[in-house]
Amino acid sequence: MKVSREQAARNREAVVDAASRLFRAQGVDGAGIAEIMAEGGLTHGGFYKQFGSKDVLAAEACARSLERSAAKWRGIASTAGSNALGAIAENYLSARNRDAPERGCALIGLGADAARKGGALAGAYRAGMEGLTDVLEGAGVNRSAALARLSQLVGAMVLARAVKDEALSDEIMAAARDALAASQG
Amino acid sequence: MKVSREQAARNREAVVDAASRLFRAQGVDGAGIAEIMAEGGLTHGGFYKQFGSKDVLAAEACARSLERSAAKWRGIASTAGSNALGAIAENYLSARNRDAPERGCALIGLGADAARKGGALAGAYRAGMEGLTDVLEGAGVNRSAALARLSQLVGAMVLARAVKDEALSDEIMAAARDALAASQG
DNA sequence: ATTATCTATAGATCTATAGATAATGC
DNA sequence: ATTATCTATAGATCTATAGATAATGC
Repeated sequence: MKVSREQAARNREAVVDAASRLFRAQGVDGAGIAEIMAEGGLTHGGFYKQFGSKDVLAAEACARSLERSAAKWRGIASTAGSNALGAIAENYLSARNRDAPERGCALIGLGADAARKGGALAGAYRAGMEGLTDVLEGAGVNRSAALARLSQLVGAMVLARAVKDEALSDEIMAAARDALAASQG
Repeated sequence: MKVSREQAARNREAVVDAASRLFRAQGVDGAGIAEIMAEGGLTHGGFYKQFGSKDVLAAEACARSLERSAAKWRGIASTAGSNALGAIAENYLSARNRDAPERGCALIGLGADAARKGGALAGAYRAGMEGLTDVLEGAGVNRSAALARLSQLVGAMVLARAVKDEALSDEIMAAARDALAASQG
């Protein structure tokens, strides 16, 4: 039953990745520890050997997901030149991201949980959100504008996912993309 | 144990109001039927005499809450003249609304549930969201701009609630208020 | 007679823990 | 000997339903 330290470390990573996907898609309460551990190829009994609580796992999953988003945004910004904000918005506000919440932005998938649960999850959410703001500032947007544009990206995706009406959803995303493109122009 | 039809109708309203508050604050899964019924002064066993399912109650609570928001926005717009959008943003993006989710906008409190559960709740969410968009259009904002501004209001409040850091939260709301004021100016 | 509400419970979750097992790594 | 993982379960939820109760409204 026991595995090597290296394998145990890989198993732990697999659990965090599974949690990152499942929590974004279903919310922290929507994904059980048994489901997450099974997705990582383990049984649920071993969970507390690796993580102090579900909240700690949620925080780690949130941090990892938002760090990856920041890296992706930096990549987009570096190739988009002066239109970094427009390029990020184009990528972010897409049907592909809307329809795949388990791979989408954790600011959307974990926002309600961070607000309601607080704790370690909210700390990771805050740090990750500041990381994304830093990417926008690094692309030449002043801080106040960066916060306002990030709000627009987040709100458009929240609404686009929630209305469950493809035409309206597409219209919301297009309207926000237009506004964001105009704001940097 | 039985009450008059009039009292039963009042009881039903009280249950919808309780659900509206509790669902916004805790999410649909976070508030149990027993808790909602108790908040309305009843026991949980009588629930299914009045509502077909929890989803139906959530839809009714969402519809009622967003209709009241639309009425409030119309009132603000009618007294604000040409600066309707700025006045709505000033009211919406406030510490008072941020810190009282059970009285706050259902687009924030029920967005994750509408996106994940779909069903009757998502239908009510969509209709209520269009109602708020109509208020903005009625105040002289074109439809695309109305959708983009509504996204900004929603995203700023999602982030302001989630970061759990008062200084950052205030900064997010101020940045979005500034952007919204400038957009109509 | 009808029905709004009550008590009680079935059945299905969930988190967290206890203790057993078996492979690693000293 | 240590420990990563397993099986099993305690205790606490939750939705939905069944059947009893007692007041309304014909």
